[in-house]
Amino acid sequence: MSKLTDKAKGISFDDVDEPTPEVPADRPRTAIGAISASIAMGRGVEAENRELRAKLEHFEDATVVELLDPKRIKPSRFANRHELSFAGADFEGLKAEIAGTGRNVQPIKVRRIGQGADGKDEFEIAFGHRRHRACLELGIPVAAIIDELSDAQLFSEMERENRERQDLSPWEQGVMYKRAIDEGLFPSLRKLASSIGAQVGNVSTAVQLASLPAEVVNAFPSPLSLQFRWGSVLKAAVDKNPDAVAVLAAELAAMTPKLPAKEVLARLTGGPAASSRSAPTAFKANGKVVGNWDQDPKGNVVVRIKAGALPAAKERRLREFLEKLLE
DNA sequence: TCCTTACTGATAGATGCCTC
DNA sequence: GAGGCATCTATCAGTAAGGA
Repeated sequence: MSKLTDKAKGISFDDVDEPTPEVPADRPRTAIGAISASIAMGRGVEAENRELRAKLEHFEDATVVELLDPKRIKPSRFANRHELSFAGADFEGLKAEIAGTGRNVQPIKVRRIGQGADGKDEFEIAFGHRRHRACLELGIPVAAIIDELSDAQLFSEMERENRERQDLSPWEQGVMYKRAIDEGLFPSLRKLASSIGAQVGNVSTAVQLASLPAEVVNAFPSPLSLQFRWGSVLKAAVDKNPDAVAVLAAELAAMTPKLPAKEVLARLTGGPAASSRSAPTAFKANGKVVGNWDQDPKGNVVVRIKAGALPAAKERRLREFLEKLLE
């Protein structure tokens, strides 16, 4: 059955691919019939138009992914990624994944910021800095969604995407929040928190972490190792004695290799250093290890003696000795 | 009144210890 | 060595207190 005849009869178009018979059985045989068929065909075209319009409406809000030259895309000025986020096994894994598939499967989001000297469009990243950097280093086009975004929208998109991935360090979050406040994107932490759907207390803590003096941050092996709850204790230490902390931080920053993050925290805040705890000391009897002497995190001395190594009589003598010793 | 900070409790994940 | 359990740690949500 032909498409034309179908439309003339106003019935389903499902079989449009069916081969057209050479002589349609229901072709109009009179002028009146031909006119009627023509009117009916018109209605069929209208129906088709309606259908196409409906399909277009369906795609109206859909996002279109384009392949862009990564060199024409710039990092966001609110970019929160520390340079160390673009190094290491995780980033190499991402690069390998993108290289394997030939493109970034999950597109990045950008906004158009103008045109370069050559008249070609240039873009700013809303989110997907690591995917962009990977494509840039691999020399392949980056799949991107282009959207028209205001500064606040760009910031919110970037923040939301990062938070959903939960791979942004507390310090990086703090830097991002602080920059948004400093740039005047949001009038207050409260407004920022409500805009991105975060708790104001948590935003405040992150900003506190990012507001630490640079020398304090540099004392750590990496800013990424800073933890949320360290912000308040480090700030208290800096407020209490800024000069002494700055000098100490500079000394710690100059160490190679740098001390572990927890050790740096302990040194800067005057807390108990992790490394100050002694390693367990083994007890030997007749050349065999029969127990050890240790210290728990609270500083309690713990003496362990293997079962069977201390007969009841000797255990009693040991208790008496310790009681006398500690009097 | 609004904003920031500090504190508390809940939850999830990590780690260590014990038993088999 | 594996599995179960307890403890510790980090984060987040909610809220109260203090300051401008």
